[in-house]
Amino acid sequence: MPKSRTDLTEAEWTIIKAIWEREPCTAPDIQQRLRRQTAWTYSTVRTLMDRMVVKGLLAAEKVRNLTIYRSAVTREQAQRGELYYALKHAFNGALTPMVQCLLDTGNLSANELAELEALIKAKKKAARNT
Amino acid sequence: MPKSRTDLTEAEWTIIKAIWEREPCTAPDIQQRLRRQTAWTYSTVRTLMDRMVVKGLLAAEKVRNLTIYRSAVTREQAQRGELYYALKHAFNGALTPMVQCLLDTGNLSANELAELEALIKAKKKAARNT
DNA sequence: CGAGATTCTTTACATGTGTAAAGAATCCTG
DNA sequence: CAGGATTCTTTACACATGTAAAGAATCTCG
Repeated sequence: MPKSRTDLTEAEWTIIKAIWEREPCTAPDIQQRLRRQTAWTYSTVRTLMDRMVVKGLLAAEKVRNLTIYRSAVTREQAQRGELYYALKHAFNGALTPMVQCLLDTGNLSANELAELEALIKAKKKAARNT
Repeated sequence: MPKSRTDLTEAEWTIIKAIWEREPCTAPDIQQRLRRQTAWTYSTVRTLMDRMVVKGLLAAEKVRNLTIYRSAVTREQAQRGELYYALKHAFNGALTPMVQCLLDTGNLSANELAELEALIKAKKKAARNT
């Protein structure tokens, strides 16, 4: 069960994705890794990360003069949060229209469609055994 | 094809949904309609709406001392925007995992599942005739 | 026409978000 | 130990967002 309203800004997504890739880590560390993508300075990255700690998105721990960070929400939680947001606001909580929009939007390959079909089949089976 | 990055904040969603329900309309009008939901004052509603005009989310037209508003993006465009945001940030653009998360998240009824299946079937057929 | 009602305009302020400079602290290595 | 390298802390600033008060303009009805 998801617990909390996990809502990330664009910058926060960038940061936390880098962290998920390899954690724990430090701020200079993340700054390095994002250098290409974002050109953010250390200060920027650090500020973002500290704010994310306050929000409970990251956890920080101090070791000597190093601050070690790790994620405090899983990718799944964050994804769910984003999805809920869209679901709630854009679709008034209605799942089917949301999936419909998704289907209309993306250019799905036959493969992907098959995959989705399989997902639904699986879900149906799971539901039956409840 | 969708045109622009249409991204609405929470307050903006509230406003535009009210507008879609009945437009064109005025700011006092919307304020009235939202009174129950939000308790926003006229000033608040008006400010929000004017900012939305600047962003191109609404269109305003002046008639005497009345300002008439109407939506400048369709519900579909806005929905797509929201979905893209989630898709891009939370799922790195990968549709299938997104749908998967959706399925895991919502408590879909058998009916809804069937509906989704039908959607996909339709989509497959459409794809075939392309 | 005049006065209450309606609507608009201007201005404001707190908090959030993106971005970062400057200087302080600490570390490591010769 | 000293000095360059690394990391941290403090402070800042512009723009976005949520929220609204106060006063000006306009309208409408008796």
